[in-house]
Amino acid sequence: MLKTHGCGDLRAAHAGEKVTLAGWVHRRRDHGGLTFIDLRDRSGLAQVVFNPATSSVAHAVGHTLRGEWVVQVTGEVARRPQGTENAKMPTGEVEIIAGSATVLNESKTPPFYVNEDAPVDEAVRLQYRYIDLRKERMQRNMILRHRAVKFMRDFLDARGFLEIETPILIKSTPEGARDFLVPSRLQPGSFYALPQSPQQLKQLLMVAGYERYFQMARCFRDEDLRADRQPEFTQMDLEMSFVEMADVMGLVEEMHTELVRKIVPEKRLLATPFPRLDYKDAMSRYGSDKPDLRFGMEITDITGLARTTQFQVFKAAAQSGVVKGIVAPGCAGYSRKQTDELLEFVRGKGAKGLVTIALEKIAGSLEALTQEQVRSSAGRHVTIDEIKAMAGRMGATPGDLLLLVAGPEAETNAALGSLRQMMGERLKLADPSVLAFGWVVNFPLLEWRPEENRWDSPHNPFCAPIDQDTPLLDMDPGRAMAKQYDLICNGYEAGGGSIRNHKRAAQEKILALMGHDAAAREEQFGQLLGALEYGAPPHGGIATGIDRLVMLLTGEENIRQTIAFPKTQNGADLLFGAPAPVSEKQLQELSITVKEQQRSGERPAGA
RNA sequence: GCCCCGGUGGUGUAGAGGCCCAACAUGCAGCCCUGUCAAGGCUGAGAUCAGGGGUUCGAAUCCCCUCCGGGGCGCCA
Repeated sequence: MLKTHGCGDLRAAHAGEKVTLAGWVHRRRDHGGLTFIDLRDRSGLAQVVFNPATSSVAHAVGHTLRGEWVVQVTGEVARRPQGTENAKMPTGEVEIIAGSATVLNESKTPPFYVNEDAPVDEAVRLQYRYIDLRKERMQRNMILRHRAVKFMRDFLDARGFLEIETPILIKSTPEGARDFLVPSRLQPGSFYALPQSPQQLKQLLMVAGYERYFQMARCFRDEDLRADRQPEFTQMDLEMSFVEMADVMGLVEEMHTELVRKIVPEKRLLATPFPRLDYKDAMSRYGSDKPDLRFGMEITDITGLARTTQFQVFKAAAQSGVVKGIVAPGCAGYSRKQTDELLEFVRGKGAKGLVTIALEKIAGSLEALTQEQVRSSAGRHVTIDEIKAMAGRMGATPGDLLLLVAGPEAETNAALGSLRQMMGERLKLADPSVLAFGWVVNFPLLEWRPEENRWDSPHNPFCAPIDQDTPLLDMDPGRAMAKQYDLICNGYEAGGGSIRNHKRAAQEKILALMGHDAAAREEQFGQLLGALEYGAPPHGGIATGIDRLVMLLTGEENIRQTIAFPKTQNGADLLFGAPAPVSEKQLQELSITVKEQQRSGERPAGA
């Protein structure tokens, strides 16, 4: 080893020891005579002192050092002179008196600062990811990610789970996301697909009798990216035999509770056991199937009150849809510009419009408000008494701003849900130090797709209906509830799972409702259906998103901050330059011809 | 496919039709400096203002197109 200690590990107790450190020059403070270097390695920072009186040779080397150069330093650990200790550094009580120093490698001036957490253009960061990853914040995220994953592995291992790998080259399946395809050389014209998740494989492992499986599974979905979505991502995927919903949920809840307490003790869990919401309630009260439970600001239905107003927008919506709203506490003073921004926001989320009613801050209660003390974007079409009734129903007080949306129920819920989340964060109602885990349950097993004239599964087609709803599949499939559970946290879907159909007939019935005829069922799901005929045990499981979980644990706003080598919104890897054209020879071996004008980087003629 | 925001020395910003062959901070280079820790002081180099086209006597600035990065809609069983 070229070093005896980690820079960040040195303490007063090491004083007097001769140590050898190796790392990167984080900062230099060259006084001409005395020269200080903050030396950095993964463990942290240590101050190295080059004193010409101690070693003129080492001092000469120290003088030449520049940022990000790689150096090896040997010297004695010493307590810093009285009054020069640095309380801000973990190693601030000591310093290394350099006896010798060797430059292991020089560095060009880096394209951005490693030693400060300043914003840098994302493209530059990704192009030089190996430098970006040197930053303290990124290293902290990667280390925390490792610890979280390690915790999960140990947790599951202690409970009898086996980590079993499943193939990355599998078969393309219909349904769901777009597959990434890999052409077969040995079978020209045929393709593998990368797994969207190991769903069917883990069910086959249950049929195979492994009883408790898990995997830190790479998953691939060729869909557009978002702040919390990458085309390749990692799931903690598990499956168990002979379990019911409560068994899987209890295990996962215990895992996350202990994980938070051990890995991020500075964070507070909102509630344990995790609160449970019905899907229907989540949608109507929070406008989301993954509500942020850190704050209230619930959505109130005022359709009944809106119906009797003279405001046409409300009257019309009350006929065919709903009128609902949220209360933005203390926001009555919002300017026209600010309310216009909110209008634009909800329009972007699918609402037709937004009615704002500002209740002026007065000494008295709601009842004391006069017509002059309310400002409504609906003008005087809604009377002061009607406004008071609405405000009362919504739990508003003078000084608050009512935000109302009218329209079809689903769109209205969705728009208000997004508005609630945005306002909750803007008004600092969502405490960043809190992790509000919860479960959403009682999902419908199937939902009707009128445009395709068939049923579809909101989650995955392998989910079983709850026992007493099984007969409904023959009578009224839309009313059947699923043995499905989604783990939510702070407005994100942290994971989802279900108890599966373990009998072929039950699974086929659902696939049939979803519009797959016998031939299609065999072609697309034959491997699983066949397995269910050979003693498949009752089983169920869950998968949780590791990238997102780490994002929540670290308080980051996107998952690129939790992935060592992420892709851009265009799906590009700026470091390697992927995707990229390949050689004609490679294409030939794969029996692939690329349409000339569609090669990336080239424009169609005439454009 | 669509909507929104952005692209100016290495990095982060300023700039709003002539004051700009572009300013500030930091970084970089050189010199001075023995207790600093965002060290300090002095000097200096560094930008075809993302690319292309247009409007104008005149464009970093206005318009159009393209590319790139970000946020979102659709999409994501």
